[in-house]
Amino acid sequence: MRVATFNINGIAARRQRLDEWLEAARPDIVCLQEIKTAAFPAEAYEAAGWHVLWAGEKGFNGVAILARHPLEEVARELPGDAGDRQARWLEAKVAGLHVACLYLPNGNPAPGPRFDYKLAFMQRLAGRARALLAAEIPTVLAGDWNVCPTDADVARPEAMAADALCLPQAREAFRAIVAEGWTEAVRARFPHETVYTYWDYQAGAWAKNWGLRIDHLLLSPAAADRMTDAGIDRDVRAAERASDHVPVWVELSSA
DNA sequence: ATGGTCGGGAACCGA
Repeated sequence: MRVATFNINGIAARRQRLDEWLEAARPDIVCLQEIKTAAFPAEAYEAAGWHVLWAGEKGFNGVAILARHPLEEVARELPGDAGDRQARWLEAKVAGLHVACLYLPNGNPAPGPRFDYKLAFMQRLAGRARALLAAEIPTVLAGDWNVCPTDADVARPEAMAADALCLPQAREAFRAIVAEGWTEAVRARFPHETVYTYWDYQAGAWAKNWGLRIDHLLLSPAAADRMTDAGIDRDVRAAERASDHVPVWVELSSA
């Protein structure tokens, strides 16, 4: 069972690239971020054999889960702030797995209200993650975390030191969540290699390999026990009209 | 060199 996360940066603009990747990579469950629409083409994906759960808003944010097996919706909002209307969270049960699809706030500029919102969101996420661990169900937290965990995960740490993706408070909040008992799949698979999941559109970042690792899959112990492989589909970034993120995936053996 | 380039959606904001 292959579970992937892919920030597509707009479903309207990315439809062809996404469909090509789905055909080539054949994931079983896909968590999408930044669909950037209040009208996700769920019917088209259902016609292609996918089960679809999505939450969107016009122009910004938005998340979706595509699954080859039936999806049972668990949640469309991250608990802890009833006033938060941003479409950044989905949870579903799929084929015995509990999957959360998240689009964590970017947080720039920092300091400021956007960074405060990011940290508050991470505190809410920490609480939900703790509850999911306590349930002892195989669980995957998949998404664009907008956190670069260490300086080994950024090509130009000095240039990014004051960025909300790299600031100590964001890194510490991420570390604290992982430390509760999650396995960070890509870093477990590549303990020492330099691997990125995002390259900015600006300044020729892709050509210079000025990347960041900000898309993560966190596995609960029961899910981590089943991990046989993980990877980053880096070549996706080289296509015309590519997203600035690439798909990241984990392979889990059958239960 | 405080820039650069995308997506969404129709002037700028967000990333």
